[in-house]
Amino acid sequence: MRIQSRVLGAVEQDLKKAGFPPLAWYDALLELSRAPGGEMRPVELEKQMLIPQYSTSRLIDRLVEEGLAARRECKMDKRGLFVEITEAGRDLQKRMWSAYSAAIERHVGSKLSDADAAKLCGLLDRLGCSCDQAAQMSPNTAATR
Amino acid sequence: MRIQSRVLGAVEQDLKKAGFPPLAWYDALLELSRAPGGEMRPVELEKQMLIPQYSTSRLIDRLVEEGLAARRECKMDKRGLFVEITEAGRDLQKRMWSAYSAAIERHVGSKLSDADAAKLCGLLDRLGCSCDQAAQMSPNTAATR
DNA sequence: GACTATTCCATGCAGGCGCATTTAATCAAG
DNA sequence: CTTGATTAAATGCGCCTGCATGGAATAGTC
Repeated sequence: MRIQSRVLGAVEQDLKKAGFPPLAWYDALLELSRAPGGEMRPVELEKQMLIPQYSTSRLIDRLVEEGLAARRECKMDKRGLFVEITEAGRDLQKRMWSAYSAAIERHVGSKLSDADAAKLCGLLDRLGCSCDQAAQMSPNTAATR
Repeated sequence: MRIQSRVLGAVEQDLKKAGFPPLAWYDALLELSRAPGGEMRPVELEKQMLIPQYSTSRLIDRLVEEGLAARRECKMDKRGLFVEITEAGRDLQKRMWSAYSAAIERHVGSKLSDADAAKLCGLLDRLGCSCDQAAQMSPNTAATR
């Protein structure tokens, strides 16, 4: 817990000092930029990022507010919508990656050999294994399933 | 990051379902209960728990509000004060431990042998090593040193 | 076709955090 | 003793989160 908090904090600080928004924005922009057509449903995004539903909704709010993404109507299912990344969004994602990758290298890569990193992954994966799947999702969604 | 979030989330959920307050309260109560006389200065608590200064101040607020701790005057240094754990505080700490230890065993202990746990610790420690010390502290404190 | 259940997304509210600043006491010089 | 710097703790403000709920569209049932 201690180490995770330190490393994540350090990386976020690096990004902030470089004048970039929080990591969550990067994660979302990356997912969107990889999606076919640069657009996806909020539900998809939610599943990819493992964050609760309302959190997705508000993250999209902020991205739209900054002109990094746009909400588009979904004709197949009028409850839903599409989120589409804009050019500005793609651009920011790329620029953030340079700072982000440097931070990762600085705070993680440079401290562990590839073999050690693999060992670490292996050990951590065992912890995640049978963690009941509902627990890390939206409590909302989890409760109703 | 993913695993840490899951495991911590699962443990916190277990505590919450058992009707207990957040983990941070337990950490604070444990520190206090171990301190000589059951009391310590906020600054000490801050260092032990690796959380920022204002966060300590507010955590103490909540503990006091619930009657788990009390603020006592500090005669040597009138800027400061002592936080003293109450009987109710000691009691809660003990009751929480039963739920907390069970959660740890369930989500961590049962999934890793002692040897594996030791390996994991070793690998993680290397990540925390030369992480610049100021970064994980209060930005306030960090900036002025 | 009417009714209920379910899914998708948004939002009001309360609480917590980070940041900056404030207040008050101590320390360090001259 | 006075002045300025430093340290301890608290707090106002804005943002983010979690929880619960709301409204709108769809799917399933008889």
